[in-house]
Amino acid sequence: MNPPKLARVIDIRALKSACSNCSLREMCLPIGLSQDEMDKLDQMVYTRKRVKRGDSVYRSEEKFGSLYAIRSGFFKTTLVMEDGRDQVTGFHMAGDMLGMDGIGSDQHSCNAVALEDSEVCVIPYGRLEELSREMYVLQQHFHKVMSREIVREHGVMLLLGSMRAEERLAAFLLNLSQRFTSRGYSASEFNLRMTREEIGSYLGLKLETVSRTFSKFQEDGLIGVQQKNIRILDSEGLKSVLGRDPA
Amino acid sequence: MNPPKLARVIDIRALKSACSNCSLREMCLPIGLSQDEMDKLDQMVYTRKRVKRGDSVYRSEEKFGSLYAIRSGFFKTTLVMEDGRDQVTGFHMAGDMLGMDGIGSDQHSCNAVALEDSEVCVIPYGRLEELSREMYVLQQHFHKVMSREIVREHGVMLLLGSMRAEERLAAFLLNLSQRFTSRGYSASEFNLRMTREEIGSYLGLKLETVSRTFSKFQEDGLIGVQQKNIRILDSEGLKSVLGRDPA
DNA sequence: CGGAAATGTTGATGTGGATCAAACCAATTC
DNA sequence: GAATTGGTTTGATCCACATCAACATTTCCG
Repeated sequence: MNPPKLARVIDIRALKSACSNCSLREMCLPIGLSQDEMDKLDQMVYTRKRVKRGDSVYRSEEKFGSLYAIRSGFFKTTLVMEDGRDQVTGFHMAGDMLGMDGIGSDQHSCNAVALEDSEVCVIPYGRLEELSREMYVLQQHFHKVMSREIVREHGVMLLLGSMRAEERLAAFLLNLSQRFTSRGYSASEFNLRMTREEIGSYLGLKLETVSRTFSKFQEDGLIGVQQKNIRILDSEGLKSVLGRDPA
Repeated sequence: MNPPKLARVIDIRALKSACSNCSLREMCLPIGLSQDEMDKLDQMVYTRKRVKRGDSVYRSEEKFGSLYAIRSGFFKTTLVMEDGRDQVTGFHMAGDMLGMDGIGSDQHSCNAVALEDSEVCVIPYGRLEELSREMYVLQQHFHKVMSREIVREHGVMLLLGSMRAEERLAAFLLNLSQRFTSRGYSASEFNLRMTREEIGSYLGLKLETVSRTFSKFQEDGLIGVQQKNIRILDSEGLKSVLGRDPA
């Protein structure tokens, strides 16, 4: 018999699956929860799901049932038009929430595709509703998450509607950098998980334009580009691209 | 003494201000409420506010406190960049909800400006939170409203990111027509409340392009345009502009 | 009412980014 | 390690929409 060893195994599994011990807690969950509340929340997420690169968590038209908190990995969400054109509507990383598009019509309205092997926490929507009726902080947090998604999309509209190619790409890089930073990664060096074409789709540009603009930024000493590896060499310079005259 | 007259006066006021008697009820509120629930809701909205053409319900950076249900009139929401460029992020009409952008950061992130003399119902956000913890249908409804706003913005991203000028304007007109229809107005004739410039801003086009494209649609017999008055003559034709080859 | 300011239309011309095309490069696969 | 594949870069050319400009129409307001 070897009870200590067995106990240890169980501990590790509990540790692994509990929201209360998740390193992304402060992204997904409200802060300042009591132990009691935390316990309840741990029950909310009872499934995790691995999603391989290229696979999707959900697809447009599919029945909506759950939200998905990204535990690890990287996703894009896309809309597809009848004629095949498609539009990337967002890039999503650990701590982000996917699936809120489905609530309004009870079916999803976009595809959520993994750009690398990823893992999501499945949050049954009915359960979330229930708990957020009981827990004020959860309700509040969830509303904030949805609201921020609305604001994020406002920003994209501004970008698509009013900015020139260089501005769009600069804004894109700064936004990525900021999001990596807030997750504890380097602000100045990261790997893109998406192709030039996907960036282009998101920014309303063609992939050639994205590529050319990367090269231009490189020539100007703003960034270093080597395929998917990006180093931000002059973030102030990048910021000043925003709102600069076409010069 | 004249009690009947007095009673009548009170009745009219109650009638006027109650959600339960509002003709837009089915847009703002969940359906299938009990009398008891309806009574509670009537207490939620205890202020209305007139907003004159050109005035705003709230402005960017302002502290967030309430949502606003449009009772009558027409609004635009806009973002302004430091350099003055501004982007219209939406047009909003009776039954629509304004202000959800403010929840996430506790301050508004856009301006909501009346395009004609309008009236909004002020919904104190704290009260909405409270009530939606008590009433499942209200919670559900509110979440749907937010989710639909996210989906609407997805649609705008598709439009801005992947469509050509004619497609954008056709989509815009069809969307307006559909929204007027669902409010009981004519699908085929309506007055634009916004300028060509505002349409252009929303669609990521210059006002001249909007004007030219209107003229083109008119030549093609798709619509009749007379300043702000629009008649849709061939809605199928308009639909077929979407996703058609640049031809 | 009348004159000024907004708003809208239309034409002529310019240009940023799209399109077309050809290499190039890195990662698999056999 | 040659061949294939998916992605990226770069050049040459084109075009949809922007810009500039002149004028028409409507709205505003003293």
